[in-house]
Amino acid sequence: MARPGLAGPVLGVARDLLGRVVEAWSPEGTVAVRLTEVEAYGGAADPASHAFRGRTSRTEVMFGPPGHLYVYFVFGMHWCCNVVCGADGVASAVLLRAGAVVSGLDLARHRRTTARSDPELARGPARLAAALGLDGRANGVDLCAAASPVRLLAGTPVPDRAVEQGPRVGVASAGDVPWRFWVAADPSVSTYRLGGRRRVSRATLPVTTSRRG
DNA sequence: CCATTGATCGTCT
DNA sequence: GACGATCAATGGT
Repeated sequence: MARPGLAGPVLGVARDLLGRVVEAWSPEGTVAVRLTEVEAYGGAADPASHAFRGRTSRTEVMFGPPGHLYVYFVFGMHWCCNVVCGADGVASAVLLRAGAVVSGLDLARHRRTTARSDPELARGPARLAAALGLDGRANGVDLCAAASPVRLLAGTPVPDRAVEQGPRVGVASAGDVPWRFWVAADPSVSTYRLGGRRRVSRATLPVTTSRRG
């Protein structure tokens, strides 16, 4: 089966995931999210990647074929989702950081009762996973199979002029690498906590700077 | 608006 | 035994 745009280098895959739609089915209903913020991990030698220290049971999916979902557990309470990309045997993935709910709004609101506005429903990787109803059970799911409970749809491409790029959020190492991509001025993008625990100097902030137009 | 902190557990050392 | 690819609540400016 074809895996459009998922087998190449991780940076290109990440950028092109913006505007695409992740649709998750469950007995409760279906929620779909249009991706507005992503981060690339892995590739050549990325110390921030879970796969950096080699193959373990957790990172097994990252080493597998592209187009599958890598779901991991963080901070004792949250789940986060990645799209595995690159060739089989190359461990790279794109973290899904934020999106706009485009279908199943009522169900997403039900799952995210603390959200004060709709753009907040999937603003942040753990929130996005929660809005879609995804947890460890979705780890390894094939996103390109018609019968999968989680699928990656074509969506609408985002033109270059609307894409901004900057450092990844919350990574302890390689925090200066601009491998985070987001849709400019989109309210669902998690603009807070830029740089995470470590302070990031202003010089390394967005490569394209047009936050306020 | 911004900064700080507690919650809570799988994974790896 | 330490540490997170985080979130939400709290309190300050």
